[in-house]
Amino acid sequence: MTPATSRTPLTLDRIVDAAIELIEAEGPEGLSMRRLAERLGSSTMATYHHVADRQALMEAIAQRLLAELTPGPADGDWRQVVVTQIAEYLALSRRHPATFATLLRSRPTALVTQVAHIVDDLTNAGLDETTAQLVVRTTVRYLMGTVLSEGAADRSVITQADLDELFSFGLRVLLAGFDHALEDGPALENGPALEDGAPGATAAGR
Amino acid sequence: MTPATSRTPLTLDRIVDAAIELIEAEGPEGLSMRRLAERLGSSTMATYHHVADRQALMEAIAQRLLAELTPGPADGDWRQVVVTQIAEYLALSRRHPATFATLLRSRPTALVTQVAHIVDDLTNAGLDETTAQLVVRTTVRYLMGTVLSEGAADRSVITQADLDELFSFGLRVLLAGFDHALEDGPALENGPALEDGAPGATAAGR
DNA sequence: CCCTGCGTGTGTACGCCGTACAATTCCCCC
DNA sequence: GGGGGAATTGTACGGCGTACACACGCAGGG
Repeated sequence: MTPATSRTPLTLDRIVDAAIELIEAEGPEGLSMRRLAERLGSSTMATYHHVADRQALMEAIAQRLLAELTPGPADGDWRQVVVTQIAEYLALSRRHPATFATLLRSRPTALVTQVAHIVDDLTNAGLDETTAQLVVRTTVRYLMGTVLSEGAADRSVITQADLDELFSFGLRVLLAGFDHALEDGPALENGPALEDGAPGATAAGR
Repeated sequence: MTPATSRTPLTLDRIVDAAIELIEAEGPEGLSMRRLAERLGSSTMATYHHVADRQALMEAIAQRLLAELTPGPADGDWRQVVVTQIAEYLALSRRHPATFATLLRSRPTALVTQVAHIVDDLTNAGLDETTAQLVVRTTVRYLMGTVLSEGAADRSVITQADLDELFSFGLRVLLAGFDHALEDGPALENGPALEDGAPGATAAGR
């Protein structure tokens, strides 16, 4: 009889699955190459035939999570895009809180590249490139802080309803603030394009 | 002759100094109890007579950094408090970027407690408790995202001036958004007080 | 004066970690 | 059936945090 160990072959998918489960079950510290292999029923080094090293594993996890995102609406105005996209990311972070927070801390390039696509959505919705950059980066900063805060929140002292209310308050503030700041139009005319992620990320195709 | 090693006795201050230098010089990964002791010219375990463990060291580092903060103005309106305080934290994070980002990632309780004091400043400036909580938490989320973003920014592709402009844009957006959201007054009447940090943090005295 | 106790520093050791390397096993295709 | 490449394994190395037993030096009481 074939031993159960080799019944299901080791696969990048299985590895990433197990890694996410591990992180969600035991926190970021709970993920080690050894414990991961143990959970998979294989030897530690077997994993290394499917991922180069720990960092590559984290990148694979990032891509798995980001694949869950549904692209923004092609129509509608830019406000709608901002709202649906930030909600999309927040929902993702709530489906896999520990994993998402871990990725945020190690900031794999995949995450930054993904966010750049929203800039395209906003320019398609009518914003000029510079304004779209400002709006997206500001929104992402709020989102990052929200995810980190929610990950650290003590649920015995704050309810999910409070978190929701706090988030939507901040979102309303941002949207109202954007409207106000954008009315002043010319004040936003800063020369060079803003770049702080992967080079050329905004030019990358969807 | 007394060996140079024991010339200057080991001290929590010296340990924290060396730890911050190490983090700034080599990044968060560069700080280990062994390398720290090596830099201090003492044995690894000597540190443990001044600090319980690694986590306690991180807390001590947090307190050292937070001690650099100057308290907010007692006068002025709440907008002024928000602006000066967020600028204070951002300036701190720029003086010790790697250290501050490291603390943000491990979120020692000291940081959360410190932020709670700003709520007091805002209530002193005339905001009711609930509104002050919303404003502070939203602002802190933006600040956290900013610090994380700036820490990850590739300076070869984005200038400091761009970072400054982006930050101040976001700050203007927040302030305008707060004004807008607060005009609607009654919309903010949510029942339970918001708490997501240390229990009773908002009641802690300055 | 000694000696004794305690605060400080040291050396060694244990069990984790990531991963390099070589040996082994498995499976597919000829 | 046999050959070969891919998959898997075992062992080993250096680094980590830290528990524990010991060594040293100096203060205060006999």
